[in-house]
Amino acid sequence: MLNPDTKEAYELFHNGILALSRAEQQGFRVDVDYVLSQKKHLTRRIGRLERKFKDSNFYKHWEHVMKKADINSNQKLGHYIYNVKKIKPAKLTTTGKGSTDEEALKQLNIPELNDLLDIRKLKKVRDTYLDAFHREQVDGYIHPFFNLHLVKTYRSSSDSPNFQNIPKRDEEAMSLCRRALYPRPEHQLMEIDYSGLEVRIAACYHKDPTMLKYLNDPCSDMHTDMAKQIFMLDKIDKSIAGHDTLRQAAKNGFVFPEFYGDYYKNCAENMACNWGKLPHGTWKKDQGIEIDYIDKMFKPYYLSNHLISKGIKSYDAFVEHVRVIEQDFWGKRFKVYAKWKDRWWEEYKQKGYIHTYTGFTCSGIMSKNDCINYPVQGAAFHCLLWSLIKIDQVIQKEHWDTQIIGQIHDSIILDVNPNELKKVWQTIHYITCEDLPGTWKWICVPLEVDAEICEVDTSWNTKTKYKE
DNA sequence: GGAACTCGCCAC
DNA sequence: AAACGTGGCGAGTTCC
Repeated sequence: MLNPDTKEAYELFHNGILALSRAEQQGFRVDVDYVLSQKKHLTRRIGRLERKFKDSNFYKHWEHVMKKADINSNQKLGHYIYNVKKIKPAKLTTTGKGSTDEEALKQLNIPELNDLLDIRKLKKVRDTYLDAFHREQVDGYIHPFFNLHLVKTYRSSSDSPNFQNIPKRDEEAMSLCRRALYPRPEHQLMEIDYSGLEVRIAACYHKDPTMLKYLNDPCSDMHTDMAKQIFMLDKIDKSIAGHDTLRQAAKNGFVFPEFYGDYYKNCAENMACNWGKLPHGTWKKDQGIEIDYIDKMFKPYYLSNHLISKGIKSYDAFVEHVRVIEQDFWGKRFKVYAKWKDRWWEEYKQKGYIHTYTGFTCSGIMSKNDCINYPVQGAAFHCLLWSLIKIDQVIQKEHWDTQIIGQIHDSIILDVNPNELKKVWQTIHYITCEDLPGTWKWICVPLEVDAEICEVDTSWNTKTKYKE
């Protein structure tokens, strides 16, 4: 089912897997002593938390009513909460049972369950990441595999261990895991990522003029514009305390989900929950992001107060507000993009397959969302893969000491010799932002990369922005 | 005792 | 009318 359709596509994957195999061979250095001692430390912490949880009234009731309680079984927990105690689940799983994930448990407002969530988080770090680093390391290096034959969008995957899902957002989990990973002695880790790659590649397909304008004008920013509209603010700049949070809220709560095919009800619910800090379906004053204008600096001023003052007086009113914004988003702002989505879907329904710009075919049973997402996701990754191959060729040809050690869909991770840093950056910047768009003529938007770097001999949890 | 499943959760 | 895309992996559970 996974087949390259053209010679170019075949060669991309052929050369890609060879370049990736060199990254696999190189490997990522692991501090085994740290891993072993941190695992022990986490086990003690988890033990303390488990004793505390088992001492709680919630657990004692659970044990009493069910005769046996099991701290590790979400299934038993769900059965006790939803079937025995008859609490109405805030959320269901795909098979229709009451969910026991973090979001669902938080809705229950049972403080003892927060300990359970802490236990889960620490176990994830210990059992998924640190355990795998220890299990998979050979002479102090892990050698994650990168596959090109498993993903239906023609992206890559990684395993043994998976290099592509090491914690990053949660500060504590990030630090606990990434403190285990080092460059070779006297080297430094560097990560170079394409910014907004999927959005840019999508634009190459639909060529929406509004989107092209956003991408060509460095002063404009669609996420800030959407934040203004969603949160009903005249401006979002440094005068508003939460300006970056508001932008993030619009980006992750509305813009990206909409691009992936989500719709206004989910977006509104998630935004109220995540950024309004409100339980599902509720709406009240003094909640959410502090937006704190300068003229009100002595009194915290919250997002929900602001929206209420603008006439959004209930949860339902907020949902309706987001519905209207969605209508404007696809009907006016990005209407050419919307038309492309319809055309693309019609084409699939007629032919039974679609092509990526990079010469691959997506066929089989696909939903409308699949049709729209697959060619974007695949071609975006292929930009990264093409760049990685080119960089690897230079490394081989010029006998650099610097090596590629991995790839995460739109970024490349290198183990850099400090003496080569400048040429590494210049070469990669040229290949990614000039050579690639010069070679693949369908790329009709500018491409940009950002870089982050760690000091020499420091672990992967200490990245800072790289400046030339 | 292993295969296949569900669920939760990490990344892009 | 329908309603978030792609993976890997650990633990628990069920089935054979």
